Amino acid sequence: MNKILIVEDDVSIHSIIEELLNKNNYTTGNAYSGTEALMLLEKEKYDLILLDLMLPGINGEEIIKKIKETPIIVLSAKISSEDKVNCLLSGANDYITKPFDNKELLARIEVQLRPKENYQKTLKHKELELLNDNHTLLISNQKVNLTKTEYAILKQLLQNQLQVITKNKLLELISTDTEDCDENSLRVHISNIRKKMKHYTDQEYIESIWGIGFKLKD
Amino acid sequence: MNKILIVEDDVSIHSIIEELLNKNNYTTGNAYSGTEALMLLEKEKYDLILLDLMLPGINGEEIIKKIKETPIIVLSAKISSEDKVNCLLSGANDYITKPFDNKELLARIEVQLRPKENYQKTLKHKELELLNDNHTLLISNQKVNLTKTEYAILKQLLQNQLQVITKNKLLELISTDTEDCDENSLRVHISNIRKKMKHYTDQEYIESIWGIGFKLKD
DNA sequence: GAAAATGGTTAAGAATTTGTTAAAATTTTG
DNA sequence: CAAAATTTTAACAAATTCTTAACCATTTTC
Repeated sequence: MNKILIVEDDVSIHSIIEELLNKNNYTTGNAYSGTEALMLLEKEKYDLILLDLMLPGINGEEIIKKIKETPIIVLSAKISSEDKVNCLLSGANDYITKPFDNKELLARIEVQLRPKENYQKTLKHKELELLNDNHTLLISNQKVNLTKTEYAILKQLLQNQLQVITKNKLLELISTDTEDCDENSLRVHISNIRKKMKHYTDQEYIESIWGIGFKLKD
Repeated sequence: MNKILIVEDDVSIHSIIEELLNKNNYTTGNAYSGTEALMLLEKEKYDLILLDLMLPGINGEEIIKKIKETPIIVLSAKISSEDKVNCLLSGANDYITKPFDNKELLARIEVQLRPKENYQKTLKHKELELLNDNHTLLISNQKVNLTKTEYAILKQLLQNQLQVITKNKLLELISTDTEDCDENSLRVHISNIRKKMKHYTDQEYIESIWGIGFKLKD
């Protein structure tokens, strides 16, 4: 589930947004000032930030410049073109003026959370090719049947070839709901994937990063 | 230089946009209908598409759905929230209503062309390079395997290159909870990091500040 | 300069994490 | 609703990492 940080000092607007997001299956974090937002961002990773501009303390643009890793949608009552341009060029990804339409906000949030490019294209890595039919992997063009979760795990790994995917991230894919789902289960899935691959190739493709998670071997 | 495809049937608007983009150092491609746009996209790769909705022939949304690999900014006279939402959920990346402000258009174009986050965001210091998403350290581009805590310690040091990091601060990273965790343990970790580095470089990178903590050497 | 305190290194074993297997529980399918 | 497939749980072995402890070096204090 995606986590969104709401940065808004007006308590009533804040709770309206929070409710809207929660209803639509987003987890929310709450900050009522710029400094609070920055603190929260140090502790936890968010997938998106909704940022009001007129905040107590730090100026909105300053905050935008400090945040590099998380996409930002500015939510502001300032409608001037100049404000928009400044924010967008400082690093914001979108700018919505208040009052905003709920559905448009939700749509623009989805745009930001949408995985870049990797749409329909089959994912490839060396001998591996993951078809987008949810259960087939090709190894050197030989079909390998995968279960739903095995497919989901490989998809995540192939989508981010260079990165380590944390165990928690992968657990999100597996566990339908529960937070405290078992890592053990993930280990079994990985083991099963490896076993299946072994029939078709000598190469090891999944590398364990001790204490962190897994990644594709370079 | 970035190449932008303008899809707009109104000739005068089309040329205004074209001129604006050219002035701002973009190369442009020109399509006056949806089918023409799709044809051009097959032949050539564009970095961005500016798409008018009311086109002869194919409907705008249809085009959006067919284009998967290139980001799209919709430029439309339709101001209804419903139109916006439809386009955005179909795959458009932004939606600007006509008449639009030139500077805002340019800013929103920049947002789309901006490299998608620095995935491989790295912390650098002289020969050292800590790959954030990879949990690896490079010394003069050679991979060095680090354990979780070794990585955490180096990350802390590299994040605050000039400052001294207190032993207590570093202990926080190591010890899961306990306050009274052993400083000895930290010493061992530092020692291990130094030992690992020694294989790849003659330089000492971690400096001990007596009684206080550690810092990176200038 | 000697005693006390802090820092550095090493090696062993304690603790944690990972890999594998098989069986139980659950979900999907016919 | 029964059979088949999939996922989870449990148990144990293997691998890796962390902490402890001992010992020596260096710096500070008196």
